Amino acid sequence: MSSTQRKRAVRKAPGERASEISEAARTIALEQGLGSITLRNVAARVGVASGLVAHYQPNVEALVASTFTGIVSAEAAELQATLDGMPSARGQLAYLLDTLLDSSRLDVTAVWVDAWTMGRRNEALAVCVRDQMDAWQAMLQGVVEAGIAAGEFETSDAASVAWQILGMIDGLNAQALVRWDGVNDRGTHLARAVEGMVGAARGSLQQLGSSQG
Amino acid sequence: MSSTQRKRAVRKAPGERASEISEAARTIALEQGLGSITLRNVAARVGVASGLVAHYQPNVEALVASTFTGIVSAEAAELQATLDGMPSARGQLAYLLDTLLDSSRLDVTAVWVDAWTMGRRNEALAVCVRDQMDAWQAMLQGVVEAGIAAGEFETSDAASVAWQILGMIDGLNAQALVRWDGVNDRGTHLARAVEGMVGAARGSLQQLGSSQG
DNA sequence: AATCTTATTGATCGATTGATCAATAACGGC
DNA sequence: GCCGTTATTGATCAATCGATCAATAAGATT
Repeated sequence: MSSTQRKRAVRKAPGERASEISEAARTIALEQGLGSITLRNVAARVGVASGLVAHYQPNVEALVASTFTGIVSAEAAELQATLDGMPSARGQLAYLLDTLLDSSRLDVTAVWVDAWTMGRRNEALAVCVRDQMDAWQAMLQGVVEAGIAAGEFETSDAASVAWQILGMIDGLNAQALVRWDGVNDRGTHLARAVEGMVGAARGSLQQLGSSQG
Repeated sequence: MSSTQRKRAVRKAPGERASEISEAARTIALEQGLGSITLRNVAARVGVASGLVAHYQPNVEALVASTFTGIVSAEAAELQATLDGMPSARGQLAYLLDTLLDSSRLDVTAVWVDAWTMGRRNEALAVCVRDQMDAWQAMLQGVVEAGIAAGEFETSDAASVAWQILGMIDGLNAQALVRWDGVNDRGTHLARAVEGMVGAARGSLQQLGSSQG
């Protein structure tokens, strides 16, 4: 009787409600894409009137932009924390490639692709996309430079190589978004490609103990 | 006075009008993205009432799908024709990489990215995207296999390598869509990556006479 | 010249969107 | 217990979208 009936939502502290809205937007983005972030969608998920979402956000564009940044930067921070605990640059790079190609990351890839498209009409989002790309490139560049310093890699332009690796990962993931079959040993082929770029020996980036189909 | 006034459009043969509509949709897609293909946008470009566009198309989704296929397949056909005139697989692959990374192709890349996003909600488009990806992969696989047969390349899985190269190109181009600066010698780095994958000697895919910044 | 076919119009409908705002009610301070 | 702040509501507006269809008129056929 009252299951679909909507009562007045309990009054909460602004900070808490703002968090709920951010989290709802995040969930929607991962499940249905950034384009499904609407005032009504987010409000329904929180169990609140649409006007309240607008009350906590300057506009929808900003909510989309901050949601994108939240998803992508959190993943970067988590990955960086893992890399920090690894000794060799070779191991870091191998782990990085293996992790970023994992199929469980398809939802994040979809967010990236959405962001590329929507960024053309949402300037605030476009700025966030560029920032996050820079952050990811910086993380990769750090690994490459560490490898050069350790004598594991050999490249004249670590920055460009980092950009290339990032682009390759994005492309392969976007491809998997539409067509996940047909490609065997994604990790192996990518590892060989990166080996060629960083001047590492063939097979030196091959993850040994990881699962590979 | 009468510049913005809309007179009744001259009556044309169905085939001719259909072509005009297709071409208008194509232009809009390249200039503003697949998402800007609307009944009213296309109609305005042709100089015709919106209802006429609907009259020539089952629905907008189909127009978007066919426009995507038209743009992408035409480019593939043109590239294939050029490749057919080249003797060595090494030269074909080098030319292919160089051509597909050209910045003048940004508009086509934007169409691809749009298609990946919209394909999640437009099943007809999703089918076309998969078809075109298959076609491009087949073209690349042909080059790789020719190189293997000629003893220029060495790979156990030409199909997978073709997928990987395609994904890399897409990713690098999508990246350039948002951030075109910061990367030096895109062609050089990609060439090295591909050399690593196909087992070609370092520098053997380097385009000699081409322009590189 | 009369008639038929159909290319073309544009008003119209229902959905969906972001945004706005007066009204309401819950909570904290006094 | 009273009052003021403000979290919350939901109706509302203007845009934009795809789709539909009766009305119109241009060209072909006879």
